Amino acid sequence: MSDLAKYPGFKLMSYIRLVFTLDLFGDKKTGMMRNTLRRLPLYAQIKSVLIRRIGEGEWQANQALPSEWELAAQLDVSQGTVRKALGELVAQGVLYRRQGRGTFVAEVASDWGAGYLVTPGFLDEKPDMLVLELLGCSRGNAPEDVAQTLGLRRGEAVIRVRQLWRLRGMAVALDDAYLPAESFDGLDARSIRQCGGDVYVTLQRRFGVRPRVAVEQWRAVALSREDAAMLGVAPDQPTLSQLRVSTTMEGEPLEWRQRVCLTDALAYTTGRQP
Amino acid sequence: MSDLAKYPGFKLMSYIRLVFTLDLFGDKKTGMMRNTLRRLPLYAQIKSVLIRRIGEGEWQANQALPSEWELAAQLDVSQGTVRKALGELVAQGVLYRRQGRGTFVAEVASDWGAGYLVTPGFLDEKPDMLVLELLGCSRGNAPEDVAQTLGLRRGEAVIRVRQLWRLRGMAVALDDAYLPAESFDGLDARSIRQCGGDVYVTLQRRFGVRPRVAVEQWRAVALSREDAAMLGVAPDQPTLSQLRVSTTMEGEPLEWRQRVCLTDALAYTTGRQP
DNA sequence: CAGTGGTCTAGACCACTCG
DNA sequence: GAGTGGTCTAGACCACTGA
Repeated sequence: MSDLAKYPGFKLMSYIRLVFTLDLFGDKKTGMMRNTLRRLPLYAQIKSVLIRRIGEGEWQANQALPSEWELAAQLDVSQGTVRKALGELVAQGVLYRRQGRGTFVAEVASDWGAGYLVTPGFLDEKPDMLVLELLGCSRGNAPEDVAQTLGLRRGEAVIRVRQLWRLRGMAVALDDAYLPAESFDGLDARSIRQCGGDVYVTLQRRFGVRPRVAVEQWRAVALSREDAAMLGVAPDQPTLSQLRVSTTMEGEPLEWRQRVCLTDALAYTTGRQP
Repeated sequence: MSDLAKYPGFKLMSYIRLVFTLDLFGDKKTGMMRNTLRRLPLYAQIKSVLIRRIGEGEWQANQALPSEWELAAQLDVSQGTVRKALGELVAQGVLYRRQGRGTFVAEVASDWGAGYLVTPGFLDEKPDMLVLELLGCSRGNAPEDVAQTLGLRRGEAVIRVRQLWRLRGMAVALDDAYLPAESFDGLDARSIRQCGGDVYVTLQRRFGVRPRVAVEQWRAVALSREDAAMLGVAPDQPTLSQLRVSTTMEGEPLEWRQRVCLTDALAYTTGRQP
């Protein structure tokens, strides 16, 4: 127990325990909370600590975390409490577990997000790989609706990213994403390109942030002339339009993203992963 | 303990315990499974029993289940195991819990499913109520793709339900649903109309089945002439098309449903419930 | 105040994986 | 065989609800 300090994250944890558990709020051994002020349950505190340590790069994607018992000893809680925290992180897609092997950090989701493109009406089809192409990354001022959604002042600086998705060589979707410039200073075309053109991967690697899709809106629209030209189709073609807002794991707005997707020969499928 | 038999579902449970736990597979007290044949974990068996008892109408919507300790005594397992089963049923939307009050049966989802219709770009808008109108219910033969998805033989008997959704009086969506006729013998226009025109509510009340959305496919299409006439719009209008397949809680295909939804002034929103 | 769900602990044993 | 996650039990105490 005396070598706790050698573990990264110990300081944070001991701070939390000191302030929120031992001194002010109660005695973890019995679960007592002597104060009427709320504190986060232990397992929720552990979730935060693990998310932070993952963000700091302590464990890379597909690397194993310490075992439940090891973590319990590090954090000075019972194995059952660690288990509950890990279980919620698995449910959130941050971790995955393999019986007999260990608990691993999940790959960060790509910009594509959940869902896949298959032939309409076919539900068990294995989807083809999407290829991502970064069209551009620029700084600008937040449009009205973007600013409101991201909680920015009107016209505040944002980073705008444009991307094109190809399936078997054909352009199938066009993305237009906005992020608050203040929070992501080094986010530019070069850094995104180093991460395969993928913003979410870049956010994870460079800023330790794991985006999380909060809301999606679906509409059928007629393509704008520019978008139609970019996708190489007639401008009157009915097109699937998706608006997505992503947040941090803690729920702060992170990204506003508009996608148009050609669905004359494809269907955007959500739910069961094949 | 001796009055276990007065509880509905006892027979099933004792059968399960007899066959799967005590005699063949091990000793629940220690969690041992002496046989290499798999058995379901206790908490999963309890989930099945509870789903069945809910389906049989033992507890109606918004009624409280017995307490965790009461259920544990009934089923002869520990409170923690009951808790795990209840927790998963909450996650699946079958139950909800209120601290200090109890565990309650959730309302069965309506045919509309998840998601709501709001003004495009507005994410926190309170959605207006949708009004459902049953257009018709008829028997017929399964179209090729429906039969394949529902696991029926080609041309096997199906029940077809047509519904119209209105928002502030305006027709906004049109549904076309197919269910296997063999499984739902009394399902007709009259019985559906008794349940407000809602198929899922009817399935719950009359057949004890709680549908569960398994997959959704999204496309933008041009409306067919008939659908356009039904919705009162021009036939070339871009329209959101949704294909949905629902299953039972156990995963057997239940329903194939095609929906067209007008999204020129509305957006189909999924994710965060307001 | 009694009853309910929510959290936390401790200990046991199982099934699975890998060297 | 050692180490991992998965299941199950038992017991304690908390926060919340409603009579």
